[in-house]
Amino acid sequence: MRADAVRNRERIVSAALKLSARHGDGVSMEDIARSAGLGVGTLYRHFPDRAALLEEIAITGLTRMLEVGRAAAAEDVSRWEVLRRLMAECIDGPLALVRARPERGQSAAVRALEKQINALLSAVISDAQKEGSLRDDVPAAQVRELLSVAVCRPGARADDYFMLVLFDGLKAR
Amino acid sequence: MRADAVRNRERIVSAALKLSARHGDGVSMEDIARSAGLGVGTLYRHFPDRAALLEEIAITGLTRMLEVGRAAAAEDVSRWEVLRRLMAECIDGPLALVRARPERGQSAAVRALEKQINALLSAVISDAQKEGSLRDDVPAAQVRELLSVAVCRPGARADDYFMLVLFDGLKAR
Amino acid sequence: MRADAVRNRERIVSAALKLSARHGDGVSMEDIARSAGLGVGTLYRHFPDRAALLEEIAITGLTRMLEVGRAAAAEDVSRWEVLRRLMAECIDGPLALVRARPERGQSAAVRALEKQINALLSAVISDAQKEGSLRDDVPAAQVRELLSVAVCRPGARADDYFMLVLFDGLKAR
Amino acid sequence: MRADAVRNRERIVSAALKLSARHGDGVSMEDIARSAGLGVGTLYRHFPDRAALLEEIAITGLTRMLEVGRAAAAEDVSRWEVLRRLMAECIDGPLALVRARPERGQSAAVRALEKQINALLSAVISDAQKEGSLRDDVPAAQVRELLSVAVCRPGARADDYFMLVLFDGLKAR
DNA sequence: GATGAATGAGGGTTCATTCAT
DNA sequence: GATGAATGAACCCTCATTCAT
Repeated sequence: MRADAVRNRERIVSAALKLSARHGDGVSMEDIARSAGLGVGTLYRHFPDRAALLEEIAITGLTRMLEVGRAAAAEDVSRWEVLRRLMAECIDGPLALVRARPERGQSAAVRALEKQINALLSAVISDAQKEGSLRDDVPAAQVRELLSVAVCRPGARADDYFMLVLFDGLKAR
Repeated sequence: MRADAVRNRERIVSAALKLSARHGDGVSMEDIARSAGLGVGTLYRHFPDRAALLEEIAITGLTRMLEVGRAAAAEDVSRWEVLRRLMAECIDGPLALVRARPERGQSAAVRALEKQINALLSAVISDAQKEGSLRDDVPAAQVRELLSVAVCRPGARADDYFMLVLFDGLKAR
Repeated sequence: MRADAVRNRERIVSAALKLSARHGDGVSMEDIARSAGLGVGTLYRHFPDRAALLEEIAITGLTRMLEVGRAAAAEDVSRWEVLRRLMAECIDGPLALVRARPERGQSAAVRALEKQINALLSAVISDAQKEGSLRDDVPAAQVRELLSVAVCRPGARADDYFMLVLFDGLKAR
Repeated sequence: MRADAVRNRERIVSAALKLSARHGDGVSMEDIARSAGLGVGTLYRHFPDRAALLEEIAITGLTRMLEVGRAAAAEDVSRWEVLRRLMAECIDGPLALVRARPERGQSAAVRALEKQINALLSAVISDAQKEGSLRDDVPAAQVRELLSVAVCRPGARADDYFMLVLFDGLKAR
């Protein structure tokens, strides 16, 4: 792949991220192209259609999340600590990209990534319950959903009051 | 206003609520009109444009919320209890209507309602902190935001695990 | 249906006929609309998409052809004469509309009409062969194809030299 | 011209012929280039634009037709026979290439070739009428047009029923 | 000279809004 | 006042053509 093509692809993804973060998923291809300093045709050379571009954004963010999550899970600390770091790093990192994206009817690739992320999270959660740090009167799946909300709310930051209150509420008594 | 005009207006709002709840904000004016059993022209006689109709929905929901909130606040129970009831009743009641609606660039009317709701909530929150039931290391404004997230997440229910954990996290130690 | 809507529908069909006759099937919806003195939206109110409009043209022409054909076949003259009249009337009449239209992938309605026309023609042809006026060393299906070419060539007229030579070639010896 | 340039040019023409025969005139430049195993850029080095490439195809076919026609006309047989051979060889040969190609707005080169072909044909036709084999109640120009239709219809073959009937119709009484 | 990435006008289609009936 | 037909700007996408690599 040619150097300029690579650069343009990155510009497109980055413009799409910025605009869809700012104005929602309804951004027009025209606008994305203009914001990337390119013609529409170039967008379509890199992504067969609108859905493919949106998917790319999701995949980029989710892949990065999975890496961050696995790195956190591999550390030699309590599972409670893993959960905190994982949330913190995702919020400030890759999730900034995909936050609040509607998850409907997405591709197999995206669904597969989400499955892996869910599996990882479920493991950490139930281990944390076993070690006695995380309250166990809330099913693991519910904890996952709840963290997902925490992490996806607009303007989320790892050290804001929401996270403070939530983690206090999650501590085992 | 003639009786049939009133009835038509209600039909429109109710159709708009139903459709936008089911299919998101992207519903077409045509569809709303058809679902209300009217022509588009009639719809436009009642609402000058799409934004006005969407605003009406928001106003309907928010007004109802304010009423519910004031009723709860007037009861003779602890402020902690007021907070719980208020959340519960809003979630299962009027908020079902406006949940997750994009809040951008809204009208003065909507902003005024939100201001009143915020004022009410702020009062209840700081009273609850004074009575010693609500933790006071979180600023009232932050508690408000946090409750707002709790209440607006898709699929929220008053008695789900999210609310359980959140209120546990909010209790004063 | 409102009077003006009917008039506009006719304008559209007539503009589409004129333009697609002149410039081939590639005419743009925009051009058709402009030529009809209407906006594109109006086209789409009357015909769900391009294919539907093109189909309408075909159906209009073919239906008319079938009527003409049946009228000719019902007359009390030799089958040879029927064949001549049928060709003549179609060429100067409805076929002027659909001439040279590509017949690929068309709708069930169009295919049904074509089937009926073919059936009618096949009957007349084989009867003409039985009565001894039409040469019978050419299979009926071939005669049909050959008449179809004769009739669809651009600029065809019922009394031109092509028809003269062709019918002389078709006479039984 | 370098050897590889010649080879590339031929590849392009041949790919264009194959694709436009198979999928009609709507083939994209990209597809032609790919089918020729070249980049679009190379295609545009050889032909300034789409029209030039299409013209090349026409010229290739018409030139070949003229050669075939002249060869037939030079043979020492009756002019009737010449006419038959000429048609037969063109149909099964070069005309397969240009059949049904839209003849509008074509270049001087193409028009010149068509003129020469017409002249040749006119001569053969009027000679055949003089020798008494071809009916002479049809003007030469009309015979030419009629043969042109015969020869250009889609799916034409030199020995099909259409040709049989047509030549029977053209015989002098 | 070859390549294929970039361009942007143009085509089909939708839908908020206006206006004749 | 109600209706729904008409409008046209805006959207997604394609493809002939140009130009940097």
